[in-house]
Amino acid sequence: MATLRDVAKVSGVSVMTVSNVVNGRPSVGEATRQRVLEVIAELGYEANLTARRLRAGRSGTLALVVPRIDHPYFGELAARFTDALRPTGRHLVLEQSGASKEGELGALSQARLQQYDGVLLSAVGLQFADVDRLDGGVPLVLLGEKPMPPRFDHVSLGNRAGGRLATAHLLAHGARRVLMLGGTTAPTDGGMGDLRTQGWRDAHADAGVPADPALVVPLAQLEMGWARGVVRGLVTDGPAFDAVFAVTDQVAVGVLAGLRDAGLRVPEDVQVVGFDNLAVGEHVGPGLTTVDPGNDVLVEHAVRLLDRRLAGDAPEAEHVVTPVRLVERGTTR
Amino acid sequence: MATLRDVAKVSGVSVMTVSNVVNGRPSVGEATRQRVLEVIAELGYEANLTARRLRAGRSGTLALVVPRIDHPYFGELAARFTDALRPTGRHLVLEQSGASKEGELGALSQARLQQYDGVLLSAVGLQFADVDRLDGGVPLVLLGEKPMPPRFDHVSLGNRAGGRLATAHLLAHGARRVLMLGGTTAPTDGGMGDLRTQGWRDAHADAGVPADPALVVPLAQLEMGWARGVVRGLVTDGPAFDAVFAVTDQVAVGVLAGLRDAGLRVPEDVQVVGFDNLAVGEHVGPGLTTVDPGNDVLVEHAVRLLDRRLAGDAPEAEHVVTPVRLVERGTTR
DNA sequence: ATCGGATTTGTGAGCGTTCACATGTTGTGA
DNA sequence: TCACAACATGTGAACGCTCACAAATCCGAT
Repeated sequence: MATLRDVAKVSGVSVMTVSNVVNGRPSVGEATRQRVLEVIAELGYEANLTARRLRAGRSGTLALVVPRIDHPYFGELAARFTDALRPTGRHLVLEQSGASKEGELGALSQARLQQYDGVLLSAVGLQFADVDRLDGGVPLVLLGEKPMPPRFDHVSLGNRAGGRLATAHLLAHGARRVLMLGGTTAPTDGGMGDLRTQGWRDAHADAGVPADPALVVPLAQLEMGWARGVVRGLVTDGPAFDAVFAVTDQVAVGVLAGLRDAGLRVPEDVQVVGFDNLAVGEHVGPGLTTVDPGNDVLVEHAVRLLDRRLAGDAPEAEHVVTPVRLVERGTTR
Repeated sequence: MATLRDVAKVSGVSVMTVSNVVNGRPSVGEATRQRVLEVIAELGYEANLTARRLRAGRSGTLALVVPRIDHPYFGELAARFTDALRPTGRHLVLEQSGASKEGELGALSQARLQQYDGVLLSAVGLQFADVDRLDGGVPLVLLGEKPMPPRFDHVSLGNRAGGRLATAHLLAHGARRVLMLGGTTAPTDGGMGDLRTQGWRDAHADAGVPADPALVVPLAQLEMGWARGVVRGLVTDGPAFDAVFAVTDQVAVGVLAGLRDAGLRVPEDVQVVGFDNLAVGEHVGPGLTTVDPGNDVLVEHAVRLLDRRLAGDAPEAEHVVTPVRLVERGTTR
C-alpha cells in the first residue's frame, strides 16, 4: 500500500502538503494540488484510517451496538441509522453484544468503544451497573427501555404509552380478557416487559375493566416459536382470553401461528395486537395491528444527541421518550 | 485513558514489560507480572486497539459486509457468523454496503477494508469489475452467487440445485403451471435470479413438463409488499398458475399475502415454495415450504477459507457451493 | 529598494503500541 | 573465580498520519 510519504516523494513535495491535499485543506497552490492528485491516482493511494485515527483521534466511524442483529427489530433499526447517517458523511458499523455476558462485556469494553467517534448503545440486555461502569471516554447515546445512569443521553420508546394504547384499543373493540403475553407479573428490571405491562394495567384502569393478573404470562424467550407453543398451551390449559397483547411483533407472529394451530380465528375469536411495527406485520395473517414505536423519532433524536456530544457541547444529559401510534390492521375488529 | 506508559511509570518497570504482561508473553517474572497486573486494574488500563493495529498490523477484528442488514437473510447470516467466530476470540463487525453505488464503493474502499484482519464480502449488489478492482491487500472471502474473479475464495449457495429442488417438489405434487416469481426472463448478471430460474427450468426438463416462459415474472424489488402487489395483479391479469416458486422467502411471504388478498387458498388452490429458510417461514400461513440454502455450511467454509488466508497460506482460491435441502411445510401438498 | 502581509510549503514531534535487539541479572558447573 | 547459559528487563525506532508552528515565497504598497 502506498503511503503519504510515497506520494510526497514521487510528487516532489513534503508529506504535509500531500496531507493537505488529501484532506482538502485550502492552503495548497493549484498547480501543486493537481500534481499531487495525479500522483495519488497513479499510485492508488488511500489514507490509512488507523494511523489517522491514532493521530487525530477521530475516525469518522460510529458504532451501533445491538444485542442480536437477527432480531428484525434491530435489523430495521440498524438500517434506519445507516440511512440517517450516510448523508452526513460518517459511517456506521454494527456490533453485536450477543446473548452471552462475555460477548456483552467485550463489546462494551473501552478498548472497543474507543475505536469509534461515538457509540449508539442498545442497552436491552445490559444492567444499570454494566453501563454505569463506562466512563464517558466516548460520546455515548443509550437506546432502550431500562433505567440507566442519568448522566448519559438516553432515548427510549414510549413503551408504557404504547402498551396502554394497544390494550385500550382491544378493550374498546369488545375484548374483556386481554392476555398480556411476554409481560412481567412483578416488576423486574424496569425494562420493556415491565413498562408495556404497566401500560396494559393503565388501560384497564382507564376503561374500568379489572385487570386479571392471571392474564399476564411471561415468556422465557421473545421468539416466534416459543410464543407459538405457549399460546397453544394456554388455549387449552390457561385462563380464558379473547384478545392478546403481544409484547413484540415477533411474539405476535408466533401468537397468530399458535392460534391457528388451536383452530381459533383472528380477529373473530381472538384479537391480537403487537408492538414494534415490523415490516413483516403488514403481510402476516390478516395484517397485524400493532404499535408503531416511533423509530424514526428515536433515530432522529439519537443522532442529534450524539452530534451534540461530538460537537463538544456537554450540556446536561437528555432523556427522550418517543411518541407512539397505533397501526390498525386486520387482527383487531 | 491510561496508557502503557502510565502503567509503566506507576509500577516502576519499562513500557515493554507492561506490554509483555498485557500480551501474556512468557518472559516476565512472576512478581513483576503481579505488580503490573495490579496497577493495570488500579488505573483501569485497556489497550488502545488503534495503536496496536497501526504498529502490529492486526486488529483481531473481522468484517462482514452485507447490502442491507434489515433483510432478514443477512441478519440471520450475520448472527451465524458472529456465533461461529466468537469462540475463536476474534470478533466481527458488520458493515452495510447499502443500495447506493457510493455507499457500496465506500464500504469496499481499501481504506475501510484495511482496518480489518479479514473481510467477508457479500457480493450481491456488486459487479465483477467492482470486486476485481480490489487488490488483495486484505484477506477476502466472497459470499454470493454472481460470477466473480476466480482469484478470490468464494462461497455460494446451491442456487441452481435449490431452484430445481423447489420446482421439482411442486411438479411432483401435482403442479403444472409453476410461476417463477422474481426470476429473470433472460440471463442478466449470473446472479441469484438467473440461477434459481435456471433451476426452475432444469426441473421442468427433468419432469418432461414444458416450462412456459410467460410464467417467469421478474420483480423490481425482492420485497414482501412489492411481491404481494404483483401476485394480486397476476391472479386477475396474468397467466394461469397453480403454484409459485418464490425466489426468496421474503418474496414468498408477500406471495402468501397476495394470494390471500385474491381469495385463493394455499395449498389447495396454489402451492408455494420459497428459498432461504428464514425463521419467519415456519410461522407464516400454514408454514412455508422452502429451500434451506445451507447457511451453516456457508459459514463453516467461509470461516475456514478466511482462516487459511489469515494463517498466511496462499494456496489457490477455492470456490465452494453449499448443498441445499428442501424443508417441507404446509404451503405445498 | 524595502517592507508587511498573505499565501504556500516544510519541519519536527508525537499519538500508543510493538518490533528487533541490547543490556542486565541470576544461577550453574568447571 | 570465571565463563556461559537462561531468563528478565530495557532501549530506540517505527507504524502512517496530523498537529502546531516555522520557513519560504510571492505580491503590491510604501
